Amino acid sequence: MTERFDPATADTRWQRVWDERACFTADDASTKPRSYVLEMFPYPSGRIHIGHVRNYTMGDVLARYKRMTGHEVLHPMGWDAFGMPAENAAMEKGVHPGGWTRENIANMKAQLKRLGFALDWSRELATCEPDYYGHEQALFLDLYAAGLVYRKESSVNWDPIDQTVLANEQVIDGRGWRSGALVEKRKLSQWFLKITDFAEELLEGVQGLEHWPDKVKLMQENWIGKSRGLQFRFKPINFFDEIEVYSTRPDTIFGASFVAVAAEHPVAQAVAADSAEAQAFIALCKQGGTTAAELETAEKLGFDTGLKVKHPFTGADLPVWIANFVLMDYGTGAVMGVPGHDQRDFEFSTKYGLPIARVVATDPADAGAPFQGEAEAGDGVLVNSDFLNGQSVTDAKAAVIARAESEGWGEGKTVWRLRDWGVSRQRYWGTPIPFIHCEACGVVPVPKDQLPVVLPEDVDFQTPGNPLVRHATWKYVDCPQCGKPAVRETDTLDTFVDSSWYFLRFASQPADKPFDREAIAKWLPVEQYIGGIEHAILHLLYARFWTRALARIGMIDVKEPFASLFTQGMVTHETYLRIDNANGQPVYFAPTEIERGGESAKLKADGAPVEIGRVIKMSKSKKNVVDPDAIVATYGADAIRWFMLSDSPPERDLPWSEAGIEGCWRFVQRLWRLFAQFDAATTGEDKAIDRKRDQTVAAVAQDIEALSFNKAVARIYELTSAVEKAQPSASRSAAIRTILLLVAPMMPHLAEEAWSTIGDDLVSLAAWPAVDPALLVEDEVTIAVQVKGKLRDTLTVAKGTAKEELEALALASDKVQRALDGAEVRKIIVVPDRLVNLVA
RNA sequence: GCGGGCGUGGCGGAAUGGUAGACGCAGCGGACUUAAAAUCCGCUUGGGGUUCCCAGUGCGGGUUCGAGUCCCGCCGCCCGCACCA
Repeated sequence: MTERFDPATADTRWQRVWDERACFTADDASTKPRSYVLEMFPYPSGRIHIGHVRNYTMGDVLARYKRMTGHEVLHPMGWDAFGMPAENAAMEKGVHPGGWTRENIANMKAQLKRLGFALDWSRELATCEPDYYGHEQALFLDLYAAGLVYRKESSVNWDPIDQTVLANEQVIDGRGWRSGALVEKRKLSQWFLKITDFAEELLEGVQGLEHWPDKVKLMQENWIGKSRGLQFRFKPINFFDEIEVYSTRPDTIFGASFVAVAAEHPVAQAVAADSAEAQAFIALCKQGGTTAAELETAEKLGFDTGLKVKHPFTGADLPVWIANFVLMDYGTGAVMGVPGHDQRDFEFSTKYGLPIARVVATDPADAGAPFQGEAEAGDGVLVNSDFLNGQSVTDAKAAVIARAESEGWGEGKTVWRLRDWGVSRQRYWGTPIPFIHCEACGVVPVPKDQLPVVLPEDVDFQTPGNPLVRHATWKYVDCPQCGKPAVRETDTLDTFVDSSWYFLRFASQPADKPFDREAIAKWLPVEQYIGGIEHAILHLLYARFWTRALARIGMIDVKEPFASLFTQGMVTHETYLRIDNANGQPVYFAPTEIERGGESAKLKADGAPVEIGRVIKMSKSKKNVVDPDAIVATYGADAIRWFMLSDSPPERDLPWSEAGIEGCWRFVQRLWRLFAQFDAATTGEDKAIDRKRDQTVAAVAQDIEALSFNKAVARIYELTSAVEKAQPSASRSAAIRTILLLVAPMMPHLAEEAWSTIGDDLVSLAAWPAVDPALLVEDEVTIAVQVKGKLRDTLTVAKGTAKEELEALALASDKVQRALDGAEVRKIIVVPDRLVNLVA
């Protein structure tokens, strides 16, 4: 073996061998236990970033480990290739979105190959190709046939200058990102998927996701948001229509001091018909964007219509307001305002001088207690509420619902926060929605034999808006039903649709249908899915929905796509900056422009110091990005892979550092030197090393299966140090060989290179080392001896030493006697093999 | 605003309610070397009267023989909020 490991030659050599021997191609016909390991596929932005490297390294270690433990592994890769950045590139650089995307894919694929990932490239797919999105169109038509697709009006962000629809991220401080115009809400007829039909199923299904993080399950449950409440009608006093409201807190009905309706509500519209002021207020509500965060942080505004309704119990007059915080989409578009126990209502009432009453108190004696500047939404006992007084919130809810139902003015109702999924996008670079609009026949699905509806290539991006709409020929077709001239739908599908079934297409890729049912039965569900926490709700919920929808219409037999989910943290980096003297703004520098000392940093260009800023998520604007390619070129793939796994727990953020990658590089070389010391001919036994080796193998296996790579890494460091210090023996050589196998999933190139002199064939195809269970058990344990809960001494005893003996040994300790200082021992707590606690 | 999460040495972190700081990074000291790099050895939470003692896991309370871990209330940071992916 050479003196140093040289990744520049070894990396490519082994990558070629793996390719040529198709080591990582999944065999559909295999009889081995199967394991489908999947990382969220990337958007082809042009370059792999460190976050991708982290994501794919984790999946790769698991995939390689699974292969070593006898599994047939499916570990595929593809491209989430539709989306806005391609259109932005087209507008900025004049390139075609398709050309730009495909070039990016080629570059990023080469980058992934340089990292040595054990991927089955034979199943590669890109969602922007007709052989993918054509099948998606077919599935969309199937869902349509099953009644799960419909059209309705819905609000979008409208840029009145560019005359175009804006994505939420294109709205900055209420203005269009390019034009700077104040954004308005505008109604458009759009396509929707009936995800709400699955609300109950999706909610119940969460319970069965045993291997999902609790936090993600909780977020999904809250997002679906099942709530039981009262839907009821307020009788009008000085007008004719009843107002139907929905409340999740009917218990607080005696605290109602007003009724508020959404700007789009029929009552609001009726009032506006002969009130210019009301019209102006409704127009005001149309200003601004459509996001929930924007709506909820906006100042609470209202308009008193002058209408009054009658309180169902007290008979009191309640004023009817139009309010900007009431949503037409949720419940009935009208609410009863209970300022004492709802924060929005509280702010609203404070602003407009409406009464604020207390109807819930922690203690009945506090019925007259004032509010401390905010609403009290918590639990308690009903007060000032007639027949409800003294009841708990839960009981009072039931009581009010029962009364309303028996008196016939309302009924208990389950309402979901989850809304149907709007999939229409007024954009070019996405899957065309396969429908045709005919004046005579209405909305007509494109016949399946005419799929795919292919995106035209000859489009221009000189003007804002969707180029499909202004394309000279593309949208003009004959109606499939009546044959008369008609037009194609020009909306394309949300890219979340593309990512809602790609994991099914990986199992098999027939040309004539989206997937093969048997292949899905074999491979799905994905055994381990890995991706960012930012996808905790939307992508994962949509993928779950899509899978259930396909199961419901009888196309597949699996209901939940991902058996285990892991959400990894971001990769962060220090920032380097100077404050610009002229305008006081920070000027950022890239890590490559910096020379980093122990606690300081200076700019290479002028040698003067720069400030080391906060460690934050890598972003172009802060220039704190590092290029994986440059790291691979300097240190090789294994060092960067090792860095991704070391130190930080995978679910937390990982701070990148030059020093850290240097340390990984040194460890690569340290292992190389250790592997060179392997000698099959050595003899002699070293029990301590044998034990340490087997304990490490067992622990590392456990850690990898739990994706606790940082712990596995620490174990490997410990074993390495122990083996380095040990005298030559057969045990030591066996341990060296074991270390090689343990690091093989993490540093596959180094492992292959060393294995080529130590082992047979390829280490990528080798078996995980076996352990002797007898060696895993320690025969001696260290016991903590505490006095009043404070550590005073430790005892080393045989494992399983009896309670009485431990007590005696503890009392015999000088240190314990000194700590007791003559005090009488009142109680002794003994945890066998753990500790003795003397309570004085 | 709403929902979710996180907070432990100079830094990343470890710790089934049971010896806080494993392991790594940085730093300091030493060995080797003409010298440097590489490598190896040692030290490294703070304070003190340094074989020992005290304090200590964001802040304030609580439960427990015992709390980094469980409960309540704060503070700070991060993620998501339905057209970014």
